[in-house]
Amino acid sequence: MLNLQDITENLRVGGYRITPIRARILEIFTKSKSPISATDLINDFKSLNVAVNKTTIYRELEFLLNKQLLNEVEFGEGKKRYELNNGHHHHLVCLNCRKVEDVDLKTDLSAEEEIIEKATGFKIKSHSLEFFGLCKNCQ
Amino acid sequence: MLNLQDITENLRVGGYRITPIRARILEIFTKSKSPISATDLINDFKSLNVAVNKTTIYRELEFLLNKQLLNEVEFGEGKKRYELNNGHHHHLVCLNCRKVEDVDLKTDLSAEEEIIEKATGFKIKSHSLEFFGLCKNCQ
DNA sequence: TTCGATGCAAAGGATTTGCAGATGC
DNA sequence: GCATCTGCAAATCCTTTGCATCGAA
Repeated sequence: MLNLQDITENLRVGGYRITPIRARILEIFTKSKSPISATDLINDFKSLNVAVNKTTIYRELEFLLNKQLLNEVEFGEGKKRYELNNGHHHHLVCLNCRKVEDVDLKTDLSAEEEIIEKATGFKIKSHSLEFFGLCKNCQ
Repeated sequence: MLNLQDITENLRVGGYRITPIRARILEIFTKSKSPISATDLINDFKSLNVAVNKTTIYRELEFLLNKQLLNEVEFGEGKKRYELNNGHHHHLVCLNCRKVEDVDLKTDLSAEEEIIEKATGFKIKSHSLEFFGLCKNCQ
């Protein structure tokens, strides 16, 4: 389980700097319960009256993605969202209010992946599964 | 199974017109084996030396989506792709050459959906499952 | 001091909007 | 003829790039 202390310590050891912006972005991700877009982050900083250039946000997301601290996910919104890379799980997306919840699957898809690999010759590296519907409030 | 004749006939009956552009777009979708983006379509028309405005393409995609003749899918490319709404299936995406294949799942996810609905209160309408990996040629 | 991090301006790609004009049926 | 379809220009939104500067360690 990724926590703020370990992440920052590992980055520091790796020769990367823990700047105020990076620290705050990591804090946001460790606290957030659902995936966040670049635009979300830009607005977060704006509402805190902290001046951060959007280029910095995009570069930071790319950096954390490369360090495998984040996952990239998409829900048909025309933009990407990111979440802390805290083990594999899937998403439940409300089509109305866009709320996103994590869900674990009872079904194990790795057996399915083997079947597909044999049938198609593909070498599967990962998968992504999203459920779309209406949350309790929006029904 | 959707075929070109039925689609055009139904649209005509519904009071919609079968213009040359619409006919050609429908033909492309009924022939294509993998999901197509707006940009793909724009380039298709360009390479055929047929002048079509991109606005028309986007509006046609929206129209066919509303008529439930197309599905919208996304593979983390920063753009949307569309495919003929021919029964439910999943996708196998090559991370290198971006080739996309359809796959059927042995596992039935509807039981899983019921479990999730009971646990979360969500009303699930649909799901989307993509496998990412390397195709035979790109390994 | 040094290399990683940041800002700024500009560009790029995907998509949308408003309005006027063209056309299938 | 008339509603539907199309084109054009412009705008919007998300994201990237180049270059100069700043600052954490």
